[in-house]
Amino acid sequence: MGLTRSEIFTDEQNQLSQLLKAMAHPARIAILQRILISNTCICGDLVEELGLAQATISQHLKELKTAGLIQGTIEGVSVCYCINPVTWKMMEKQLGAFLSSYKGEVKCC
Amino acid sequence: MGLTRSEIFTDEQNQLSQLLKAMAHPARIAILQRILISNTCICGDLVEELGLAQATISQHLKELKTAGLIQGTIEGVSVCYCINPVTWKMMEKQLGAFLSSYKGEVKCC
DNA sequence: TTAATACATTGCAATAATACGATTAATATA
DNA sequence: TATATTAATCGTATTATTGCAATGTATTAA
Repeated sequence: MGLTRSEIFTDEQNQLSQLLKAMAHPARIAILQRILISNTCICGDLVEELGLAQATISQHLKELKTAGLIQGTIEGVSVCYCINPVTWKMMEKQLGAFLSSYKGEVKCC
Repeated sequence: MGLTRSEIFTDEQNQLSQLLKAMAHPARIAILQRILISNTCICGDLVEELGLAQATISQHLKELKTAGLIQGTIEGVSVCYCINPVTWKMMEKQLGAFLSSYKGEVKCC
């Protein structure tokens, strides 16, 4: 109780839900948007820009990284983050298929 | 502390994160998939099919309904659920724009 | 070497989410 | 009316998430 019963779902369902969960926070969406706009990378500008404590930003970055959505490399003193192309494209494909499987309203409910 | 600081994010970021959160659970993905496949509606078959308790399924349905992803109408003794076309299409558009804003790897990290 | 900078980690407190048994509410049928 | 059926709700235990101050770690600059 209180623990998601992953074992009764398919790998695909578990995987997709984890990717969604990684994105399901306004701060993490903001971080991703910032990375997407800058195209190249970013660092700790997020702390100033988002208005959250440094520890909190670092935690969100870690979650995005753990989910495989972003990757980061040390760049001197700072750390550079950017989108992980592989995971991103996979998610784009998987989510696209899921969302587009809805074929309009067929007179229901 | 322990409470998401929604006030520092944009309405769009908050809205998108809430839709994602509503989908970010394998059971709710399974429920949505089931509705998408059946196209028409469903009822409490989910309890048998998913292997979760009736109370749990009902709770997940409520979350999906609160998020606006599905809608339900009473059909005699049972309740019929189906996709909410308006929210679904809005999310499809908003998420699509978000995901496709990534323009391939530009030599980074 | 020392100090400063940039992040990551840890530890803690508050809140949210997950799951389910038990109960309730509403409708349909005998 | 009495009973079965279906689903929502309540109560509760357990686990996860969010946020931040404090601390740790590694790299750069003086």
